[in-house]
Amino acid sequence: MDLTMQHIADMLKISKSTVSRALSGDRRVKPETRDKVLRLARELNYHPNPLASGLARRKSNIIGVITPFAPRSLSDPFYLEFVGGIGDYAMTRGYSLLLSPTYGRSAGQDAGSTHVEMTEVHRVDGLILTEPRVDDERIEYLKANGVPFVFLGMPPRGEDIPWVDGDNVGGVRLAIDHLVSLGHSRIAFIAGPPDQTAAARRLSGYKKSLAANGIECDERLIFPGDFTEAGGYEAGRLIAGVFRERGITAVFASNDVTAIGAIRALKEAGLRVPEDVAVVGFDGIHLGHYIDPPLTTVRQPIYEMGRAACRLLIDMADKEPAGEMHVVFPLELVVGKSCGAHLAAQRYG
Amino acid sequence: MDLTMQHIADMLKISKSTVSRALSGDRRVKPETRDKVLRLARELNYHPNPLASGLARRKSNIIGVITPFAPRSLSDPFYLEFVGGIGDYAMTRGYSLLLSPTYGRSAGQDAGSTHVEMTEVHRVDGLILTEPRVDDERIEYLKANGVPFVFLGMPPRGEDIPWVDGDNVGGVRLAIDHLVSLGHSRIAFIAGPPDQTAAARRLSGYKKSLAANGIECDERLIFPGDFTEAGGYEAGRLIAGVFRERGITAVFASNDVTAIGAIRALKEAGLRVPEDVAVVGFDGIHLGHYIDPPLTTVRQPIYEMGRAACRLLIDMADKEPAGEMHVVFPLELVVGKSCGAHLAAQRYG
DNA sequence: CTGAAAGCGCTAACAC
DNA sequence: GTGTTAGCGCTTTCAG
Repeated sequence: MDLTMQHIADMLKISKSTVSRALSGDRRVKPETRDKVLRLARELNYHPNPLASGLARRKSNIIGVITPFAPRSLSDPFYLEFVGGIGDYAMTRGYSLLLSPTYGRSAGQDAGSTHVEMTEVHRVDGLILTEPRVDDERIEYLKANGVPFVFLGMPPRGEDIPWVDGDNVGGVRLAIDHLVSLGHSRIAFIAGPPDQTAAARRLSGYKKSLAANGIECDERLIFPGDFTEAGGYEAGRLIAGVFRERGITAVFASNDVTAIGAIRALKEAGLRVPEDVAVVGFDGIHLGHYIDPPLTTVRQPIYEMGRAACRLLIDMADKEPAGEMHVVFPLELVVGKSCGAHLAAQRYG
Repeated sequence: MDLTMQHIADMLKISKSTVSRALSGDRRVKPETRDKVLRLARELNYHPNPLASGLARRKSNIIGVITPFAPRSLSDPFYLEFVGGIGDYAMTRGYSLLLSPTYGRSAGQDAGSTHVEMTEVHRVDGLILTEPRVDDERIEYLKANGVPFVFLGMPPRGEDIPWVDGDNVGGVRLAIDHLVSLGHSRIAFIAGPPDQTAAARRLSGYKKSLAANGIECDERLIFPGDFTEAGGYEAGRLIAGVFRERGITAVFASNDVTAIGAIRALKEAGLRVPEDVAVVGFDGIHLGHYIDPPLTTVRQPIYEMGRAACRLLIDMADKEPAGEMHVVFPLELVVGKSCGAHLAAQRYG
């Protein structure tokens, strides 16, 4: 544990600097000496002290990840998978992860300031942020302080801001087209929090998809939600209440946990899913497979999105030649049973 | 960002050392100067550089958390909640978290050596380990290297090893007693991986509970599992196959994801849960509420266990007066619908 | 109670 | 190519 670079240098009768260079892959060192150093280091199982190196280079090799506070937090499986992707990739580039606290603070208290704490006290080399808000003040702060950052989700006016995102509009289109192809035209929509760009974009995808299918949008079929199970349950109850009156035959929920809550409410109200009402979600979390009926949803490649966000960020932090600043992932319809496609197949098959 | 201790010292016309002492709460500094320093630091929003401080103190203020590789990994909601508890507590004591990669490596490759990497390259100040194995070689290594560590789950010969755990035997007892009180006596058991101590202990709890209820243990009612949903599904199929022949009326699964898999298989085989067969799980993960029927289970206070493990570890790392080395959490039966208690209540109520 | 000085282990000019 | 020399920003003896 207290083997230092100096020891390696002494044993090889060369200077510390050369060892440092060899270890960091500096092109200037003679291949011969480089090999000697590498061999000895490996033999002695030597690893440079990241604190010392960080201090000298003004770099912590830590990246911060800010997930939402309550109500939606790390307990949404979506973020779990996302963070997994980030962490795995970070590790391969020699970075480690600092996560924001999850349950510890409540929504109001101190929220908003996590990014400040991470940059000022923990000195992270970069930040991955989620849920860009319509007027996200964090962007100003980070830009002003020169902290590299990447968003999960395209922020408003996001041209000069790096982000990764799923193709929300296209994804919703897949879902709506599918429902239409099953004969539905009275499709309710459960929205997400209106100040979140992903929610806004899914709503706009809904409207566009209806239009593309020649269906008129009935605003009374749009119900509020907040991306949580509880919110979905609430919306489900509302929908159950006006189900007949408004002629609803299908529900599209803006994310999977919302869909799960809605299904629970619909079933409690005595409606059968999918026989009486079809339901489709969005995200493709694992949990969707286990519920009854298994959820039909639009799958986002969440793990890959985490990797991509992390790659973008580390490229910026390491000042690698910048590639594209934005990555859009194509989405995919996953047909379970909640949409009733299997019933239709039976009938026609 | 490049405000240093020296600046504070200069502004106050005192020495760097005094500032350092004041900030770290050294008793020797005069309350007056201490207040001056604290006030100025707060006003300037100064935070000591953790890298520099770590370098000088030979301390990273990072703790490592090692969760299992595939098949059971961070995607088990159990670990998510556990890590949340650790992280939140760590933050309050000024530590941050380094997580082990989740999907990146497969089970065999490089497994086992994460603890080495974390101590030798990342220089963590301590480690939280999960799933102690019956002959856990990691213990030797960590002891030999003087790295503080805490286990989630009581390791074999765990007297001198710090750990936190749920009361596995007592927890299983709650479940079995409950099933017996509902009239069951032919209760199948789906085990966990035999080399994991938690699995072993739950099995022994099963046997003891049967004995305590005067029921003879039929080894043919014990089915293998591996703490995963897939393993539970497999076991569920086996059980469905011999259901009548062996007179099974209830199933106890060694954890919740196993129970969820088993329920899926039982339903597919045309059995009704809980009417034909009651099912009880173990852990109390959130997911259990959402499945159909909602799972009856033994709840472990997972988040609290994470906090406790972290507290133990940081006390060791900071050389605080050692309190108890072992924390056992009482467990609690959560009655959902998968055990059929609501049906019994209806009948008798 | 406070200050001076010597590191902690590594990196990065700057020489040669 | 390699060595020398200063630091990076903080902690911690050791004096006083």
